[in-house]
Amino acid sequence: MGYYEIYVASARYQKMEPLTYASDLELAVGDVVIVPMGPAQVLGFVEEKVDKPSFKCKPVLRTIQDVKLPAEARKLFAWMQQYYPSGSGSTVQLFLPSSLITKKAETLEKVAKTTDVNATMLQKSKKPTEALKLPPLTRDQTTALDIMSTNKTHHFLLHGETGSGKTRVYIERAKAALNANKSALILTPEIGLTPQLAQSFAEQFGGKVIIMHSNLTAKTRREFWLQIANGTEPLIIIGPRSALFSPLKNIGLIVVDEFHEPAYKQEQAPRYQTIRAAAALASLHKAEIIYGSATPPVAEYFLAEQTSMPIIRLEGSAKGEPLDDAGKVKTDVINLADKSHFSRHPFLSDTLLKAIESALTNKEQTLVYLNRRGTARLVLCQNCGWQALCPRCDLPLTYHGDGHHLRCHTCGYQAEAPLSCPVCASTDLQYRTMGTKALLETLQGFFPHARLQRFDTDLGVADRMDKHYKNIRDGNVDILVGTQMLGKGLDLPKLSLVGVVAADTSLYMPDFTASERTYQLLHQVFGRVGRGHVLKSGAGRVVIQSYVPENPVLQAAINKDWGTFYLTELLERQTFLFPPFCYLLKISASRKSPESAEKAITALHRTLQTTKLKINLSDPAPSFYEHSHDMYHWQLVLKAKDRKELLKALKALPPGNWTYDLDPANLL
DNA sequence: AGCACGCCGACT
DNA sequence: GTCGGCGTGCTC
Repeated sequence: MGYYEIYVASARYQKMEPLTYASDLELAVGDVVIVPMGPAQVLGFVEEKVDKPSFKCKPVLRTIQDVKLPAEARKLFAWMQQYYPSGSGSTVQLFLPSSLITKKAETLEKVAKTTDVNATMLQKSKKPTEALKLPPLTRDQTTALDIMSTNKTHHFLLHGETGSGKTRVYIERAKAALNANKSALILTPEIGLTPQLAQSFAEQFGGKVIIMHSNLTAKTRREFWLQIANGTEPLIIIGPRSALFSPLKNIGLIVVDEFHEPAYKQEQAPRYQTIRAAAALASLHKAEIIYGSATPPVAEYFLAEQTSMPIIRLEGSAKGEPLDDAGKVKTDVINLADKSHFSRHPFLSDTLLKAIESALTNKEQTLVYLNRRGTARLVLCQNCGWQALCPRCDLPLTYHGDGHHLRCHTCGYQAEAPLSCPVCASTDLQYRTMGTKALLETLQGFFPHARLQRFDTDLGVADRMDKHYKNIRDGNVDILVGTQMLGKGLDLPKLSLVGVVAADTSLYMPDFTASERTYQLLHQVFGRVGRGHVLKSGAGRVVIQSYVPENPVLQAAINKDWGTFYLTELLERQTFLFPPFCYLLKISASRKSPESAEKAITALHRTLQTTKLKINLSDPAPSFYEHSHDMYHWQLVLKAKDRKELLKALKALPPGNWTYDLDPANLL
């Protein structure tokens, strides 16, 4: 009888250390097994053979035959454990998909049938022999590829517009990896929204491509996993962040496309950031890594500059013409505080309504962009646009009706809510941003004959998205109404008008990333019109409504002046101490009652105050979403120049039911 | 998931 | 003091 330390794949298992099981069969490091844990049977992998322990062990039930978790994947697991500490059970789940468990015992035959797998996954794509001929490289692409193939470093930031030809650069680098007999891992935020990327790769590489997405059946998922684990030929894997944890052995290239996308942050334990984990994996494999985006995150761009990472700009479109043909897109900014622009509706300006009318007349499409997250309880002067801000963080304060006070949920600052505007003395203060839900019906009321289609995250699943996309592209929808996801890489030839109902809702989110997110979203939304399609009306048009039309973030987005936005935002982050000038750790307590959540976080606050850590500790504050999932949430925010101090803080946490996020994507 | 433990409020 | 409910911790 042998004893083995095994890391189990179960979110229920919260400790860092492996569990010990007994086995009659001799097991090897990396073997994938099924073991009992409490009432359940879970997957696990063998970490180490050990001596018989003093406690009683349960037996290993069986092994998943003929596969191992490769050494590189186990190294990535170890890296994850120390960089994003979390219960090991949830981290193991990333590496061992539950689809590996089948009722029937494994057979060799199944594992060997990999050619069939290729057939099913590439139903529609062309075989490599009839691969589409690629157009000649643009000058920018040639320059980029020259730098990548000759530079001593192996990481690159590819800063280029949608349509500027980033995909082609990825394809050429993937070819180079294949030529070196290595695999390529292409990460995309949400594969359903970027079918073009997957399609381009499939056309070029045919049967070598494995496309992963959330709608795969358990069977296909399992077959892919086994194929990757057992494969000897290099592969090209295209997938979301979870594809990082595939059992790939010999990686030559990792691409993180649209690396600013929030989908790259996993919001459940182990709450990792794909950019960091991908960099760690690339380093383990000595692989090249490319981060691509038109709107790189400020913190990442700064880091790239600091580490002399080559930053490669792709300026023109892939077809050669300049992308920024300002004459093609007419932009109006409407001041929401100026009531003379709103004679027909309080939130739909005369300009926007007129523009929709003319788009309908021309049989062109309109996209009306709402931001559903705009439910912040802010204090906003309806007369002059003044807003209550935190003096310490420069972020909007949120209003708490019970007690009529204002609070910064990032640092805990509190103040009395004003009864009149301190700037213009108007008593016309609004304690909530505009309701957006009714806007769809309102629009239908204004345009009874138009075909409206609502788009939101409920519809966001890839399969349904595809169906709707075709419908929209074919021109069966006149007015599209939706949220964030409408900004994604959709190419809509008949779209001539984009209306942003309230640019401020995302700008005024009480979070340090609000400006950046606003810039990114507006940039994407503006990119929907004037993409070089010939429109009957001759020009694309954008109408933006805002309480602060002169806001530098809005102005930079309108002028596509990323450089100015970057410098302004970087200075703001430096002044109020946010990344990249510090590391963040958010610790929260979720309880059944607000009182017990506050009590728990206050107790934690006191404990952390007694430590000698070099951290900046916020006051206890309710989380922005203080009541969700039938729980109440309070939080603390820790800032540190040295990330190690935050890791120490995590180690020093007293026992208790905490959730925490190291390097959080936001502090909401 | 499902059971054990312990904290706290309500009652004798 | 003691009972019991509920929130929280644990699973080799």
